[in-house]
Amino acid sequence: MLTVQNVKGYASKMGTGERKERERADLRGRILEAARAIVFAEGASALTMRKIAEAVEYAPATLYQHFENREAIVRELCLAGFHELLRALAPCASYDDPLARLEALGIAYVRFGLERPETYRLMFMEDPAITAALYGSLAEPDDAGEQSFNLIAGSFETLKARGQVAEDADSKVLGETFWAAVHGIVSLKLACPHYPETSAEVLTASMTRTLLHGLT
Amino acid sequence: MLTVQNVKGYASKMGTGERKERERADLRGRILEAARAIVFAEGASALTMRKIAEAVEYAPATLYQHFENREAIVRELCLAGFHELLRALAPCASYDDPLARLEALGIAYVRFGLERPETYRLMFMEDPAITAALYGSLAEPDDAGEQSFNLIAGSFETLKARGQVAEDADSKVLGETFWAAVHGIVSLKLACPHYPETSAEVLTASMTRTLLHGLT
DNA sequence: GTCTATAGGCTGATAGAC
DNA sequence: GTCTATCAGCCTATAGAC
Repeated sequence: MLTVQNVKGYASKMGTGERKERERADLRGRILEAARAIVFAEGASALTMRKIAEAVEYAPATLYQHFENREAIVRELCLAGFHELLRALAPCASYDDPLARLEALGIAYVRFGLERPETYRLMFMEDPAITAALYGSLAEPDDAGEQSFNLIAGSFETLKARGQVAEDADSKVLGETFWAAVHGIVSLKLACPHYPETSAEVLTASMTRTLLHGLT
Repeated sequence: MLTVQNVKGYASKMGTGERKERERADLRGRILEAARAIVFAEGASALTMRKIAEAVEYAPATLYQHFENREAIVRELCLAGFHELLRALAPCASYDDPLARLEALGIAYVRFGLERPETYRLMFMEDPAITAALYGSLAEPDDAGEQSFNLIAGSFETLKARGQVAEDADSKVLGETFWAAVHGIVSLKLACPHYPETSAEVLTASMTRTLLHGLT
């Protein structure tokens, strides 16, 4: 990894260069944090460069020194969201029983979506262009989204290995079915105020139990 | 129902009044049709009063004679969407077997969503305020949304009556679970370009069969 | 690096002439 | 009823001074 000093070719005053780089990274971080707060509080459509600039107490033009444009900021927020999702789901891996693990994954997934509604919207309910750019740009070696999905699909794989589900079942199809099911609960709850009268908790229990019972 | 003539109190020239009313309703209909076309082609966020006005070849200000504001137009489109949904689902009622009926309902639902992506977004994936206003204003006697849901919940009711599902099961909870499941498929497909690699058809089959098998 | 200032758009909605 | 003209506001992004 190249540092600023290496690139610029004058490594004599290392300390100063490092401080400047740190300050630069710091502002970048603060911009992202402010953006996250705005999205959380007012929704993705309310995220404007002006508002972010006001929050970090810099002029709007300064933001363009740290991010190419507004979309680049949204992309980073989305990426961070996938890491948060993975963190929310990871503890479920401790369940040995794949059925119990899947039930826990469903509960954790729905909770994540309802606790961070605007982040969730950004990741899974907004303009396709956002996630398209995300998946297009990075060929993602550490893709948190894929790892999250693998927690689910892997559980189905285990079920298969234990003979608790038909041998010719496709774990990916089952995983995507499960994902779509819990996503349906979250997205209905986020987008429609009264519609599903049943609480998210009851719906999730009903969904995971029925689906999982249907498999075995 | 009062007519324009009655209200204004000069019913002597009935013919003229009726013609004017017809023309008025006609423009109103053309505004809605143009709005629908724009939403279909460019998405809900691209729906602006100026664009609608241009499409119907009237000045933007004229639209305000027929609709209170932009939101009122969106609300009507949404309402029409629910009627379309009901039309898409209604043929499934002809299946006598409730399991076959539910499977058909799932397929029809997903197809509706994928065939009218922008209408679907408007109805189920956009600002909660839209559907809130919809459900808030009309205490809906002929609510197409409710009728659509009843096709699903009613099938679970039939299942129960035939003893094919636990007697203490709640048809409303089961119906909402089923709805959330198929909604999950549609909304993932509409919002995420690559994500569910499995086709909507296969996902729908996997979802409905697993869910329904889990019940019986 | 950060600023001010601004270009060049877009938006919903309304006043007042005809 | 329909128009023109416009208000009042928002937006992204950039040029150029410091």
